[in-house]
Amino acid sequence: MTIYDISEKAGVSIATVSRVLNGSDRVSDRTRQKVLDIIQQCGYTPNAFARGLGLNTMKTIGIMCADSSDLYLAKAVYYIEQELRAYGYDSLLCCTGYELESKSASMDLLLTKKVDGVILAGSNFVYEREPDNRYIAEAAARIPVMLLNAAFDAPNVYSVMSDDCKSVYEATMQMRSSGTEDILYFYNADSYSGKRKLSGFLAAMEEAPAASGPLTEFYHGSHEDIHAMIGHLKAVHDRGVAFHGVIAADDNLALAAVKYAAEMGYRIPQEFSVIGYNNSMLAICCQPELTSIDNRLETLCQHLIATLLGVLEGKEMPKRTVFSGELVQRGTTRPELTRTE
Amino acid sequence: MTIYDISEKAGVSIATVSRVLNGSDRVSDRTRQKVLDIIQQCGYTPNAFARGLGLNTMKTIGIMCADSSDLYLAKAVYYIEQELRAYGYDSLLCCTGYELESKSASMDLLLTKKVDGVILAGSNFVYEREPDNRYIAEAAARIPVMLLNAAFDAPNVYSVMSDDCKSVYEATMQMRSSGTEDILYFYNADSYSGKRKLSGFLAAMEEAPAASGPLTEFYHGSHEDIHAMIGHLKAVHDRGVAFHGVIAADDNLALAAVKYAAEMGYRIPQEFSVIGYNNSMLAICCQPELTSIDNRLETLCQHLIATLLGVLEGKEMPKRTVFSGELVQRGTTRPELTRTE
DNA sequence: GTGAAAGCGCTAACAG
DNA sequence: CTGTTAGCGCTTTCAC
Repeated sequence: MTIYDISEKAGVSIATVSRVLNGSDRVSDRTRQKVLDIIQQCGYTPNAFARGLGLNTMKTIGIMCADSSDLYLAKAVYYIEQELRAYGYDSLLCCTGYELESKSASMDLLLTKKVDGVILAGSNFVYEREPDNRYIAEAAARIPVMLLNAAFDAPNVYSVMSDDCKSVYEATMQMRSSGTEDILYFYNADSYSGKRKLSGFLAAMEEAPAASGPLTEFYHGSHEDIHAMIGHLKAVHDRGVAFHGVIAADDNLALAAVKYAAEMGYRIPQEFSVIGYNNSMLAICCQPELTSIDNRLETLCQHLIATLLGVLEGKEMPKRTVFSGELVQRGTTRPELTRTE
Repeated sequence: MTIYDISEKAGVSIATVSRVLNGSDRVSDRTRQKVLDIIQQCGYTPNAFARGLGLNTMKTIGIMCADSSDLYLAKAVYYIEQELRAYGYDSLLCCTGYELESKSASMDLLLTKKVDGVILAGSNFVYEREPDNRYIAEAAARIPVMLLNAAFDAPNVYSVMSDDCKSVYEATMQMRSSGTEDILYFYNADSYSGKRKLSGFLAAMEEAPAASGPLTEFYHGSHEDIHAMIGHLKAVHDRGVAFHGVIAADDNLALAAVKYAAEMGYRIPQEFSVIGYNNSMLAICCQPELTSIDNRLETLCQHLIATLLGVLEGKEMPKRTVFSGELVQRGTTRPELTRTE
């Protein structure tokens, strides 16, 4: 069933059918209705490939993420997909893994498929070494590239993110002012946002610095291996490092810290405090429930799509947008001490 | 940059360029190399839309799932995407929500986009009332439809699933033989697989039935609202129903049961047992760690894709494949009592 | 308001 | 081995 069949049955030319299909107003109501009826009764749908070939777009956006089964990225993908669909765009999902090589290859694939734009969900796509980001700049030479929770300055690249640095800074300050000074920063990524979070922690620890320097630990195992994370913290403890608070770069790490504290016999939050990041479902699954930083993922995603659509329409859009996070207080932190001087 | 430009620069016809592009062996090595060089140096990529129009396929599979941010579905989507990509297929993701209306609409959308096949991830796509499944049968009239964890018998519809009934039956039997008889089955979906799980529970409770009938509770709130689930269990308790074991239809519900038990002051597993379903990350996040049924999602997904690819190649494939689940023992259940008669 | 016709870029049958 | 050519189904000028 093609546009020709319809035009024939309706006794009009294919141009007219095309016009009603595309809602042109240069068609008489009578003709339009006739064509519409035929289309309806034949159950005809235009061939998307032919349309794509002519218009040079199939209204499809590529979504790249390292691992869509990651709790946080899964949420991001979901919000992005929903938002895109609301505006008539489809989502081509591409789970790239964490290696540069495969990210670059995935990008090429998406370009080959002629998506209208590409979204890199997660800060792991931006590297420290400039040449490692070339795949982004090159893609941006052809289609707009949107970065979620990362920043990279290049033409046609747009970044939307949460102010991770400030969020962690504030979280750290609050933990300190609740009486915990020996805080361990526990993280697992030195990505763009990973670095920002760390710097927030360090900045907070430098205000009236304690005798010993700030404590930081990098965990480099699987994102889901809670046992390995607990083991890591135990090893730190066994090394003789004392800490009674953990600020974690994500809720998984934080949950591991809570389990670690429980195993060590600390009472939470009286003797041990924990703050996570992402305010994911894990925060509520945790026992006691986790205090966590909410980075307003849904808002970020909505804004990201709005920006992308603007760019696609040829509008001038902000290259970088930053939202503030919010500390959601739950059971793993104490209230701040009110100072009496 | 088109195939014409390349053919011109290489001094050959477009047919020849097309041949080297598609790896035909009816090209002399010299010509092939020359063309390849030009292609390389021009950075030419074939236009996927034109290709799609000619071949009537863009090697794309639609993945429908109610909510890709759901822990379990996210994993499924991930495995499916990885597997598809390995075979050169792209994934068009479509989060449909849980209403029939929108599922049907999403299906139409994917058909319009001319995907080569569609995968329905999750048992919620198959309804009890036959007419509600018409959207599946109609889609299957045009492209193969794959069901993950559901079954529906119609031409060109293929089902791959876990034997939920047996898994729950065995889990229930094991909990009973560990000494807990007042078991509550806690579930939140009366989908195909939901029903199968329930029937497994009921079957197990009918073997040497207890005085009071089997306990079942349907929770109809959000998948992520642990508090509401706990509240539900408390309400059951307050109603005067006594239960010291919970078998849950997913790990979220099970985790809520563990929290409920903790709040009620039961010692786990001595006085209260819990078994979850999916063996998701939550099982390890839980305190104590959750005994859970693993339904081998990765295996299911691999098999699903293998079947789909077979169908696309025109091979005869099994309409229904069933795998066995496995009970993963952790901290919320006691070992079975060894019987001494 | 409507129709004719020229692409869009590629594949594949056919001819040489 | 290589070239010619006819589609694939739709959009969009340009006439009328």
